[in-house]
Parts: sequence; structure tokens; C-alpha cells
Amino acid sequence: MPAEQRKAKARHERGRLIVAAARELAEAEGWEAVTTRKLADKVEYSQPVLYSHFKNMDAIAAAVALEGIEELGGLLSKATGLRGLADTYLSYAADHPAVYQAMFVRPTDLTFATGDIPPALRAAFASLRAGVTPFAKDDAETLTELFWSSLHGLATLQAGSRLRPDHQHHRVNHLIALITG
Amino acid sequence: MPAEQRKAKARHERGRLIVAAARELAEAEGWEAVTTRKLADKVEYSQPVLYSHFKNMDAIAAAVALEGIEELGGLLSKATGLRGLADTYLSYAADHPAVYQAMFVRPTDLTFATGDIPPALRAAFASLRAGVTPFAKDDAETLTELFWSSLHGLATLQAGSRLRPDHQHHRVNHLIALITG
DNA sequence: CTAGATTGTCTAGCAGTGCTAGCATCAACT
DNA sequence: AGTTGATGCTAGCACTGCTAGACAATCTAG
Repeated sequence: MPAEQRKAKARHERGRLIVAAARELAEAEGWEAVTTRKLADKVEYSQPVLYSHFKNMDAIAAAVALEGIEELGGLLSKATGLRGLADTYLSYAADHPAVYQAMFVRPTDLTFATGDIPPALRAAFASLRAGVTPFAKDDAETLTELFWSSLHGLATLQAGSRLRPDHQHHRVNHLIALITG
Repeated sequence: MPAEQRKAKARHERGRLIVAAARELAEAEGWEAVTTRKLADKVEYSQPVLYSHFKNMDAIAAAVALEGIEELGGLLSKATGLRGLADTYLSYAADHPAVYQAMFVRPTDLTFATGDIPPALRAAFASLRAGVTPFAKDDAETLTELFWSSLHGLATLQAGSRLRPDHQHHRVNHLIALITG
């Protein structure tokens, strides 16, 4: 019954449209501006339609977050060396601040630490791990967590205008110098 | 005219009461649970009273943030060595997650980077700087920013359960080892 | 081809949010 | 004692996330 399939596909397509709309709106005006009504307006349906695709508003943000994780994971897998990883990570965070917030800043239902970690996130972490492993004396896992934490701190404090704006490159240099020894 | 003074003092006292109530509520149930009505209930006044003390809800959160910055600044000024600084910082963030969020995570009107940095924050930063300076080859300011960023990343990712919960001490060890060389 | 069931979507509404206008009430001063 | 000013309140607006129930369109079966 291809009619069924076509319908299911159209439905899935609409789900993706909602996520894309949420992402655009968040990126353009910040997450606090992403409301069900604006979102419904943008996809040209009524609000209840959103709830036939997602449990609630947070689930939509979570979908955006997952999309971002997959993108960032893909980019990191292509990056080489600590500098490549760091630059890729920080550029992504700077270029897509709203998506980055959805991924790692905003409170989210997705508790990544309790077992059900998205594969894409695991892959991203593995990329970081591969980058630091050559410089890890013993505990590569811990060093990876530290590397990630440093990047995350740099990304978020920078985004909040709490670090000198023009010195991100210097900070990255220092970080890499510390790790490579 | 002591009546005036007494009144002004009582007023100021009530302002502090509001901030304390907001802090308690945020610490107990998270910032999303801090509403003007609950807050007004807690201080046993009506909502409009809040607005005679603070411009809006965000200003209340900012007051909590400032309080936290002063507390953390005080603690850091007493801490000695990189380990002392790191432990103090991370303990504070872990023990007062809501206050820490108000300080450095939640979106806030206070744009710290554009000139009007609270003195307490400047002092806190100075404490960190004093801690890393002995190990800075040249650029202590950049290293301080990096140290802070790492601590901030560790604090927030830990708070979001995105790092192995029982390994914070290991991560700190690694960080200190990297900086001290 | 029609009757019934099912699916999909929308309108309307609830409870709760931040915030404010305007009315009381109470204190102070002449 | 009467006027004036400050102070807190009630009531309400425009908005939020979310949902129940009505309506229409589509598919199924006789």
C-alpha cells in the first residue's frame, strides 16, 4: 500500500519541517522567542499539530539538539589534530549558538549520562578522544573529558561575552600547548 | 529624621528578603519554578511589591547572581594554590547549582564584558590569575581565562550529568598537572 | 454509489506566566 | 483635623504551553 507509505513519508517530512522552523527561529531570535504559536504559524499549521509530532516543546528543542550533535559529530570526525578539533568545535558553537545551547546548555530531558547516550554524541566524544590519546600519559578518558570541558567552557563563556572577544585563538593555543606539553 | 532612615532600612531589608526567597526557591526547585506569584507568596506581599524593588524578574535573578559572585569571590580569595582554587570553585558550583546558573549560565541582562564588570567578579578573576601566574610563561591573562573556562566547563558539564560523576577529582588532577607542567 | 468508521486538523479554552493601571488605605505634615 | 503623599492591593492584559471536543475529509465496506 504505497498510499500509506507516502502519507507516512509526508508526515515525517512535516516533522522535520517543524524542527527546521524551531532551529531557524531559535537561531534568529533566541530560544525564549520560540513559542508554539510562532512555530505553528511558521509551518502553517495549528499548535495541536506540533503535539502530534512531539510530546512537548522541550522535545522539539531536543530534536534540534540531536541534529546539532550529529552535525558536530560529522565535522569532528573529519578534523585532524588537536587544533583541528578545537577549531571545529569552537567554530560550530560560535556559528550556531542556539543549536549549541540546545545541545549542551539549556536544561533538557535528555540525561545523556544515564545510559541512553545518542550514538552521534558517542562518536563525537570518540573523535575528541582520538585527538588527545597521543598525549595521554595514562588516562585518556579523563583527559578527553577535560579537553571537552575546556572547549565547552571556552565556547559558552565566549558566547556570553565573558572573555576577551578577540583572544579565542590565543586561548586555544594555550590549551593545545598545555596538552601537547 | 530617623523615621526616614528606619523606613529606608526596612525597605532595603525587604529587598534582601526577596532575593533570599528567590535564591531558596531556585535552589529548591530550579529557576523555572521561580515565578512572581510564588515569590510574592513567600515574602507575603503581592506581586507589584516585587517591581518596586526590581525592574523585572531577571533583575531579581541578577541580584542572586551578584550575591553568588561575591560569595565565590570571597572564597577564592582565601584559597591557595591551583588545587585550592579549583576545588573551591567546583565545590561552590556543585553546592549551589542554581546560584551558579544565575551567575554564569542563564541568559542575563548583565553583560559583564562591556565595561561594567562587578568588582567582586574582577576580584574573583584576580584570585584565579594569582593562582596561575607562577606557571604562566608569558601571557597570564590568557592562561587565567583558559583556567576559568576549564573550571566552568567542568562545573556545567558535571552539573548536567555529562561527565562521569565520580571522576571530577581525576579531571581536576589532570588540569592542574597540565598547568603546572 | 452510498453509509459508516476512521483519521486528521482546527477552534476554543484552561491554567499559569510576567507585568501594570488604578484604586484603596494608612501615615505624616501643616 | 484635614490634606497630601506614599504604599500596597485587586484586578486585569497579553502572552505562554498544552488539550478537549467539534468538524471535515478520507478510507472501508456493503
